Amino acid sequence: MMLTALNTQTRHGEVCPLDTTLKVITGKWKSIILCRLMKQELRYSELLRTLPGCTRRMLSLQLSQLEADHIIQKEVDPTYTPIKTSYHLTELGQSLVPIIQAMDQWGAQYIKTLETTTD
Amino acid sequence: MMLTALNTQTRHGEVCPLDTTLKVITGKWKSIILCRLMKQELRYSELLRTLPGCTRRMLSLQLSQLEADHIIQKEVDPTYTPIKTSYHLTELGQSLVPIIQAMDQWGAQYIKTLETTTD
DNA sequence: CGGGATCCCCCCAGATACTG
DNA sequence: CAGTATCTGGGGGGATCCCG
Repeated sequence: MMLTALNTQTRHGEVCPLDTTLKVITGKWKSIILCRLMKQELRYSELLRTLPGCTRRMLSLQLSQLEADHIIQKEVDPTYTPIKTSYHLTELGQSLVPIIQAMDQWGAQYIKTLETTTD
Repeated sequence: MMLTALNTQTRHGEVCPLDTTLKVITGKWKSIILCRLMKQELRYSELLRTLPGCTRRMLSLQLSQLEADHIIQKEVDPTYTPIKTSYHLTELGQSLVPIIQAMDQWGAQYIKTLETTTD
């Protein structure tokens, strides 16, 4: 049995790997959440604090989607009370890091290019 | 003078290169448009034909955004009648190709991994 | 602490019609 | 051929409240 249903994107009936990747990382807070978790495991409230403007509702939604897509993993520590959850990248999530870094570098170069392009 | 206003994404007041990149390539039809134009220059109607389900309105919107972001360039040939426009990648757009290919490959591996992960 | 449920508003995008 | 204008609805996301 599958761990979960696959959540792939399709174009005119066919699975599209590119769109699947985009769907995984596109979302109002997903990219910055991934940036945070690239560096270290974090708790729900720690993430929330480093994400100014992000509501708890949105953080929960984005985290649950990333978890459903097997990019991050949630850990609940039952010995703590009231409760303690933490999130970290899965192996799949780790494999995404080079792409995120490449996009960050491309964006920096893109901004620089447009800034210096005059007419 | 700038060619156009910069269209960068910010996080809590600071320019975010990663989000800027994501904004450039995220859009209902942008990724597939870029895939088409990676291979060859295409006319508006040619693009429309290879994008089943895409309305003319959406194609226009996505093309105009990509053009505003300097990813593609529009060429109008006045010698043709009624009219002939074509679109091709700019140099900036070309520089995006490796990232798109990396995302496509990652997506393929991602799908494969999830398909074969059983429990 | 770490969420979920509900209400509500606004914007994205589809449908349709019009145009140089 | 290559678009634009207008109308409309459905969903994303904010605000607020509740819960184990």
